[in-house]
Amino acid sequence: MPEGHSVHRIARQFDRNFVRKRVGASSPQGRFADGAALLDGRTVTSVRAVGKQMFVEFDDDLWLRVHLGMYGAWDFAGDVLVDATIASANGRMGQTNQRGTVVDDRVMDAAGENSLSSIGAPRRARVHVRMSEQTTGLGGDDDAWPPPVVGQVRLRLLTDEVCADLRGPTACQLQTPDEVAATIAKLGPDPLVDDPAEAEERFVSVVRRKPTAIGLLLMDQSVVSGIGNVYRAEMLFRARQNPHTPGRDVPEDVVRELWQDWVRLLAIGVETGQMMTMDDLSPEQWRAAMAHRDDRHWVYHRAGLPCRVCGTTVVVEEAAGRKLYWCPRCQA
DNA sequence: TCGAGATGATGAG
DNA sequence: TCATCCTCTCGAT
Repeated sequence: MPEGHSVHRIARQFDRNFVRKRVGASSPQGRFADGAALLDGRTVTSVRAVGKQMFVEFDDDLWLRVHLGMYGAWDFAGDVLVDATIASANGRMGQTNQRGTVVDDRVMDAAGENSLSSIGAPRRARVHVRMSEQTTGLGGDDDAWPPPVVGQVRLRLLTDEVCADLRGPTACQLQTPDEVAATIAKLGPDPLVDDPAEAEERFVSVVRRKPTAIGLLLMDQSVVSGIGNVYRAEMLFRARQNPHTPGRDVPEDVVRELWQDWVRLLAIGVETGQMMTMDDLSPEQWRAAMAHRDDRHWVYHRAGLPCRVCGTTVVVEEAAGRKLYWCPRCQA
């Protein structure tokens, strides 16, 4: 279920915890046994995220491509080095290189009871694993290392300190550098990867050529990378744009506005780990939004509820097999 | 205990 | 357009 922001955050986690480390690789579930055997004992040399895909480079030009799809998630456990921006976004930890934990994409109190860190599809922390002495003082004989395997783990990557478990990905495969390049070449621009000005022009020119509805184009990863169903609905509402308008009929300034909004929302998403799409929330509203997933959005997941702006009932319809939420009045 | 549903993508027809 | 794959959570029973 993760959209682009999650994948960039996962890449950061990998960058901090796995790059330049020799890893043990296994496939407890068995479905990636051959691939894991090839990765086992190699050193991670780099990580990059493009849209919803993540590429991990190992020595000898071997790459791992992972796409989480709707259900996939990475669970980090152990003595996890947390990105400073991830930590400070939550306000509980502020130093760089701090070790702590992330649960359901939120930084938990370092002395929290669970040290499972999950980014991707929402997950509840399920197991207790080793925690570092400096964060808990609880390190003892009870802490199993490596952590026990729970559920269907496609791929486990393990260093002396950190364990990353991959579950339910749509894609998990090894690639050559040429294959990685070919995969990336098929993807539309990603604001965090491509040159900003060029990326905007590329997006605008593609959208304004297409007869396809703008609501579908935003979900097309060859048009723009990283947008999923939540951001799609929210961006169209923020632009007061009817999702059914063909791309070529959407005024150029609106198309540019959509791109610039995506740049903003992606940056917020990567920093906070939340798909926060409502501007100017009061501290009280912010807390409510954090507590209740459905309070975070203008229209997403609000079918049958009154539009926050005009009071008209928000509608939901199927568009290319996905649910599309929008306000028929604001987005007329 | 069961089944629906979920922030995706792909391949066949 | 439809079926299929992937895994887990939550609400209904």
